[in-house]
Amino acid sequence: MALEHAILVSLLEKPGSGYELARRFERSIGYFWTASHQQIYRVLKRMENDGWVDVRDVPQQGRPDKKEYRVADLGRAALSSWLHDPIEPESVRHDLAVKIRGAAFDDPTALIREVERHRQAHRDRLAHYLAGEARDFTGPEANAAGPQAPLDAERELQHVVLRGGIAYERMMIDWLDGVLATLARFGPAR
Amino acid sequence: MALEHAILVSLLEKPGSGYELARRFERSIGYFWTASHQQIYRVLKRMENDGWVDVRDVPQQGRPDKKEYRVADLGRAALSSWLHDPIEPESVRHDLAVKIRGAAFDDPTALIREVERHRQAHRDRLAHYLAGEARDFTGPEANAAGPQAPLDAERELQHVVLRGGIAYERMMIDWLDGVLATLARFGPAR
DNA sequence: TCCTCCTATGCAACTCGTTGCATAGCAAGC
DNA sequence: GCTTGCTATGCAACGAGTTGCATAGGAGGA
Repeated sequence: MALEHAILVSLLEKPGSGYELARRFERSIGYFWTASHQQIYRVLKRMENDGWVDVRDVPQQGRPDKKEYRVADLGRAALSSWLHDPIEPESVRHDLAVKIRGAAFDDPTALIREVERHRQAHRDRLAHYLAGEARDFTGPEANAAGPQAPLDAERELQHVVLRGGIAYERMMIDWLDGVLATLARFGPAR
Repeated sequence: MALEHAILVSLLEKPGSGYELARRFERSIGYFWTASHQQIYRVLKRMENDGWVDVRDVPQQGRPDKKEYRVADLGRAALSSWLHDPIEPESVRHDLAVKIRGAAFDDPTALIREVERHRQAHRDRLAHYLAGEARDFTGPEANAAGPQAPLDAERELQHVVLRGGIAYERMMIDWLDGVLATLARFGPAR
């Protein structure tokens, strides 16, 4: 289980409310770990009970009050211990691959639209990642501090993770191109 | 939910027992969908109750009897209906990426061994995939039927899915190389 | 003979994740 | 005045997945 740890990392990068966390999980953190707001609230409550995070009520004007969470010492220790614990390479769950193999027992060409849809989703995500990279890491403003600026571990590590996302999306787009080429070959034959 | 559908695909490719399915899920099917034997037995029972699969007791000598499952008409229909249902691009759960971003708040160099371990696991899996590809798809025996052989949808689709696995492992190895290069830069500084 | 390993099937308890629903304040537009 | 939409929090029920344990026959080695 790692949702707790993903939340700890996100709160260390910047304290925030459950709602804000839920939106981050639709964006940056969500690129490699997804979670719904219901799940986040439930886990936050448990983390609060365990003393991993501290809460502070923040009154707001023009919108409902919020509870701002920040990582407590116990939470930092829990994260550190998890970081030093080896984990198994993650298990894969790839619906689309099941569908592709299953298409052999149905009409393969019926999958073409579905695969195209997925390819477009990966293209969109790739464009989104590349825009984020240009904005935060390789753009003119991102380098304002100059090449002599000290290494910032947090930024460097965020960037290398983002590059992983970019490589993943590119790989998927290429692969789905190959899948479409294969599916197309079955079309005329039927 | 797709475990049921992954089982249907596997049983269509070849009927078998729960035990055999569990071993397939450690091999070919398991490359893109994992499941434990407990889960497989439970789901098989439900699929049997729903009439998706038929069972046949097969006495064996020198080992315990087994129950051989094969897909029934209802199961084939269920698979077909699922294939025509659009699914959302799958949500990602990538522990290692969480760890890498979390390392900014701990000792980044402590992650080096962990990342190396994962890289090795991906190298192993890549070697395994490539061996399987040579054996089943690009080796001399695989082409025994000659280039004029009719297109076999099942084989072609299995191959394109395997190529996806190969591309994924190559991408991961390259990315982890990049992660290690980044982590190494923090070493001497501390 | 005992121990371990492999085939083969399964239950029970628990945690994790999803889906559906509920509440409540405020803003903006029709 | 009404509806829609955004912020903000949460419960309840269910389904999916993991972990631990149990059973049982036979093979092979110490």
